[in-house]
Amino acid sequence: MPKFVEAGDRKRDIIEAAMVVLAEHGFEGLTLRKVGKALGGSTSLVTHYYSTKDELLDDLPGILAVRWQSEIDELLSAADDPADALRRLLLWLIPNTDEKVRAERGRIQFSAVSHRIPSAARVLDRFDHYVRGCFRGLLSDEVPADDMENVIDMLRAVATGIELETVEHKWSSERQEATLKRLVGLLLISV
Amino acid sequence: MPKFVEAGDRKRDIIEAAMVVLAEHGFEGLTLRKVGKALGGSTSLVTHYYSTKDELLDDLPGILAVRWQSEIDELLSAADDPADALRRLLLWLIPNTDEKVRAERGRIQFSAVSHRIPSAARVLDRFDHYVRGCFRGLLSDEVPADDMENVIDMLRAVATGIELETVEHKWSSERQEATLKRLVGLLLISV
DNA sequence: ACGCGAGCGTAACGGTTGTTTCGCAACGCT
DNA sequence: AGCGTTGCGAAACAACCGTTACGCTCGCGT
Repeated sequence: MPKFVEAGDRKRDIIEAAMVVLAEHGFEGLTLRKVGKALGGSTSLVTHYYSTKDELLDDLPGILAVRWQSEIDELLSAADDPADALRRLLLWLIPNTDEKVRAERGRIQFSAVSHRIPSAARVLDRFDHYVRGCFRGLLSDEVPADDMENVIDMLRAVATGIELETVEHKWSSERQEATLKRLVGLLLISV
Repeated sequence: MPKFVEAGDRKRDIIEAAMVVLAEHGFEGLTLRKVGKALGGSTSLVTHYYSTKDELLDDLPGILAVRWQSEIDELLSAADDPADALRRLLLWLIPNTDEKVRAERGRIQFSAVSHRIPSAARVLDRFDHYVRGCFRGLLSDEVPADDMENVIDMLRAVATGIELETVEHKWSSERQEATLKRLVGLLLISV
């Protein structure tokens, strides 16, 4: 292997660049030429590691889900107690910084195509499954088991709603957090 | 004007066909050839009325917003009292039938491109402004004025969250309505 | 020290896009 | 009756897409 480039690392760079292009131009504007240019090169830079575009699109969701998951893992392990962990997780779910808004725009592209691109639906389901698992662990002492899934549904709906409202209508982080805290507060004192 | 075709009606047909194509194929697959074929003709059928594709994309959101708005108007005028109207409005906002899920998929396409297609952002903002106005009217007796916007934020977040969760994870209408009713119940008894 | 293969730019291919051009059929007006 | 305008299909255009082919330049293994 001359000119030492670790294939795994390079692929991650490519996925990173693809996500930037995706968030900016959507799936319709996600072209190999743009991804190559975003990396400061040409299309060959991409095609050398992914022989076809579909192969890249197949890889993208998986790498993304792993990254999100590890971000959450890190965040949860830094928490003092379940209540703190819950607060951190909920705050992570809402796009309260410019960078997270950009990432969220990328995520929405998956929702927009989930009904016709199976791998997009898969990453959304997998990530949702993971988040619900976190909630389940954090709430096991607070919520009776037979009401757990309903409570998680409500938490998911609230967080997801704030996500989309922010992307659509540019809610400020204060507005997001005020809405989140009040709804979650109502929710948790009622169970 | 030979071969009597009312330009306004024909344009509405074209927008209708464009929305079908949009919900099915997303913005990336919204091509003039497909729209023409969906109308049983060729591209010229579209280009004759819209000299450019951008012109069609500019017109699409406006016509759509008017349609949504009139659907809500009709729904509200059929209500007996404010509480009933509020219930109907909230139920209208969640995609609880197959047809509404398809329409919702079309709407998500707008969110996905709202940061780079101004007319898409405009229709979302305009519709949101209208819905918030409805809420404001229906809640004026229940909610103190200085808390009104916060309460509306919460209602919007809940409804929007259920919308997106349904599109992403195929929530059943029972699951939607259970989540909606419980969250809105908590919300309204607290104010 | 030298050859070979990895990394990547350039260029060309067929296909699809938005747009323009042209042509003709169908109707209202005089 | 015939003329002009409107509605729309057919076809051609450059621009762009994914993909492939080719060529250069490195740096490691021997």
